[in-house]
Amino acid sequence: MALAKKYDPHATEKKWYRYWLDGGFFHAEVDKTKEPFCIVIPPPNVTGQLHLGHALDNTLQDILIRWQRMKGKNAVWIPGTDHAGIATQIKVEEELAKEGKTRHDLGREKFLERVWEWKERYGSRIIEQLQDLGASCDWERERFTMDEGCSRAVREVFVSLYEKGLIYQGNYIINWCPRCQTALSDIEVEHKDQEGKLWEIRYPLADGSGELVVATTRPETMLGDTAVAVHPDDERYKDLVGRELILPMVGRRIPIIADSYVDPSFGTGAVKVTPAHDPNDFAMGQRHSLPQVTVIGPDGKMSPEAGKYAGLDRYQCRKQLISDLEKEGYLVSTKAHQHAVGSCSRCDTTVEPTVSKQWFVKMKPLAEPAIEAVKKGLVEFIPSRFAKLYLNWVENVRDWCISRQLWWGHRIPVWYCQDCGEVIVAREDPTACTKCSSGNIEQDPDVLDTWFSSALWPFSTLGWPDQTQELEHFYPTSVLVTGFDIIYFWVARMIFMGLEFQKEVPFHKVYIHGLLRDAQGRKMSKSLGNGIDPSEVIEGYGADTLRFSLVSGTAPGSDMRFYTEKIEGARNFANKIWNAARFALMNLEDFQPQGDEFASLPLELADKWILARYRKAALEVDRWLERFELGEAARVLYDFIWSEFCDWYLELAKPRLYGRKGEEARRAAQYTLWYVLSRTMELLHPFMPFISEEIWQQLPHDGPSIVVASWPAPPESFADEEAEEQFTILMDSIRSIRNVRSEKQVPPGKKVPAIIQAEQQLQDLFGDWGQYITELASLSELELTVPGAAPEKAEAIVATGYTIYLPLAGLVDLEQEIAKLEKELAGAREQLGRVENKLANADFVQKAPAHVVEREQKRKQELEALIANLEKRLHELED
RNA sequence: GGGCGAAUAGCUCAGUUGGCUAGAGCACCUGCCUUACAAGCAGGGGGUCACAGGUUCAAGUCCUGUUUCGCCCACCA
Repeated sequence: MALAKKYDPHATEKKWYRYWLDGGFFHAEVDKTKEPFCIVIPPPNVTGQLHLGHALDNTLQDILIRWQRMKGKNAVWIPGTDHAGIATQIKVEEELAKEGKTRHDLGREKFLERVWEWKERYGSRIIEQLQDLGASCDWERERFTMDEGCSRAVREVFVSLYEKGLIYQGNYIINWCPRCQTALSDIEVEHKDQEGKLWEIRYPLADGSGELVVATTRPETMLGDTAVAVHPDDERYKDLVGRELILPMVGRRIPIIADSYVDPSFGTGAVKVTPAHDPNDFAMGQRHSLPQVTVIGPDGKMSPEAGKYAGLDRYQCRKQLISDLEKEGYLVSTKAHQHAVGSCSRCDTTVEPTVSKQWFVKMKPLAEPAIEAVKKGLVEFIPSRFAKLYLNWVENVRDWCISRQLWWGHRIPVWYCQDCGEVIVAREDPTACTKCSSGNIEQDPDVLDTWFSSALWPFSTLGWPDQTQELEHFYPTSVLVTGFDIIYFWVARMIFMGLEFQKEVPFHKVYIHGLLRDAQGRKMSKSLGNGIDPSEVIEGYGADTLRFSLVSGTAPGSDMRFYTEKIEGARNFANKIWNAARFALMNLEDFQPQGDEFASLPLELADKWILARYRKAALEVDRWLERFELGEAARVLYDFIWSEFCDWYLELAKPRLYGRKGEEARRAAQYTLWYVLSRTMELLHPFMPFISEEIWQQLPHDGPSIVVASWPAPPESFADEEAEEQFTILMDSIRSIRNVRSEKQVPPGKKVPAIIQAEQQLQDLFGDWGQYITELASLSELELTVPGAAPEKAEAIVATGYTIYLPLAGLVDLEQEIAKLEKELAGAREQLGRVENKLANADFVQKAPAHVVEREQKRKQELEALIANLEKRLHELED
């Protein structure tokens, strides 16, 4: 069967993925005789489709897992999806809105049915996308954060933390999203600078003896003011502390308090205190036992406490209030002011800090071990600078608000007795009050923050709370691969939950990758419409191409631009590999390897060279992978395959493969070609799994699939520095002849003779392998002599230890050549000068490592030889 | 306000224990349909490695400062 000239990924990718699944190559049972290597997938949200960032994240994970699997580890990649509470609920609500309904129209039960339908639809779409990408997940172990097992883990953790006193319920100030109608944790709020205003408002003293001017960016909250604070050392206000003010428009008497939180240099130095709507004021309120007056309701509208403003939207109220204040003469000034405003990370609505009864996780006791673990290096961040980011957050973390006023999620396992008021926190759903035995109990309507269940992912996916073999063998997992944007949300929380419940970190390493950006360096986003859909890329170019374009140029922690030229580059690479394989297959039709034939076959210099280069490439790929430099590993493969294997080795193997040098020589070339190509496909497999399998399968091979082939471990015997050096000399001479031909515009098809005058030590090399020059530089004949007189009318290529003459009658331009040689000579002399200076420097010779000094000495000799050669040639020309 | 990152060829970026004669891809120029590949082959041009100091025998690489971008965190009303 003739293979197509152009590689068609579609013909192969589906076929092999099916084959891999059928063969069960991705499934791993616990095997205690092997070292475990486990990755748990960052579970994608079931909100919709995977984006390019997911494709990157999962390509990186797949490369690591395939590599470790080939290295013989007990490798398992556990896949799954996240229920993504608030995000998914918003999506389904949007879908309902199109039908003109809200979730309340359906009721909780019906609404949840709708969300489960959604989950089924998009969950399976995501799995398909991962499979299209080639992800070698163990699908038998697929999990969902709300499946039975994960839910049991959540329940166990909640109850256990409650029993330890680490979960509590209380009225505190939290971030409230008026659109989502739920509490949010601190990190779910995004702070953005906005152009706002700073209003100065006068508050008259109750006794009519004067006034105090306060500054605020949120005048509507003044309706809930219960004090005005000044700095205790502020001389301006010292006498006022303890006295009372009349709150304008409201008429309430409020005290003037002293608190060192106040910055005397900002505004007027007097701060209105609204404990119910500002976190700082809340804290001040606690310190001074101030009452809390909630004036903004859960829907963002003013509450009955707001008096005549009740019912107004918070912004309408602001407008109205300012106008009223102005009318009444309370407004002192209005200034432009830039300040940070918090908004809901899911819907972008400006959040309202408000006092509300919520459930919290007490962070201090959990954070301490999580800090220690990273400081001790039990969890290593790659790159390491992200450890600082992590520590900075964990060291300053506040208690975690975990209750959400949503329907989609893990229902809080707390029941309230309607008769005696008992709070029941239970692992199993209770039917009656534990205190008064009343059956009249009601479950807390709220659900848990999505990240509560994700925090348990590394052990809930391994079967916990059951003590499974998997948990014992695979926990702690080996590496977590993710973006820096969820270090706080997820990585940190997994670490403290893992430490609390497994007494061990959840993973040894965290490999952080950057963000994908568009060609202009902008973040890819839906609103900009500049995102690239991974499915479309796979559709158009194939998964291998997508993967390779994502991985090449990627470095830990740094963002990467992504654009079509990059995809095309990877596509071209795949095609190059494909054609090299086609060529190999055409010449290996009658070939079957018989054990290790390297010892018995007559290897040529080119064979020894490519084996030496292959060995180095394999070692480097492995070394880069060990260091999580996947981009560098990909580059090594690209360069080796394209610039060495294809450009040089295949070209030099041709005469032998075509049988022009006898059967034995042909066999040597075939064997080397087969060997290097097969091993190279194995090295490439983690990066481009499909094409490597397709080619590997067509070559003679052992085993059912490249997926379970052994990772190449090139023998020491392939190392051959001499062959590499010699081959470099031949490549240089070929390139110089091609250069001259090109400059002199000798038609590519035209063969020309050449004469090489070589020093003694190069005689053998050119004698044995001058044929390579003849072949690759299109020579008609090659004459080899010792240095001597120059032939008539020949263009010379002057090199170290040899000179190549090309008798190109009629094309030689004497002056041009002299000029060129003089330039070369000047350059060589300058370099020699530098080398001589170095070597004359006693400090250098003494302090630099021996191999560096040796190299300089060698270089000096080479330059001297080159200069002598150039001078000789110039003399000839000038005569 | 604090912290972090980046600045290298026209563009995008490599350059990981300091030893480079600074690389690649794309773009550009020249010539080629050479029986694996025109998604290709061969050749070529193009860089005072942001700036200023310092350490060192040696600095794109380490230190200090400056400039310009970018990101993260933060309760200054």
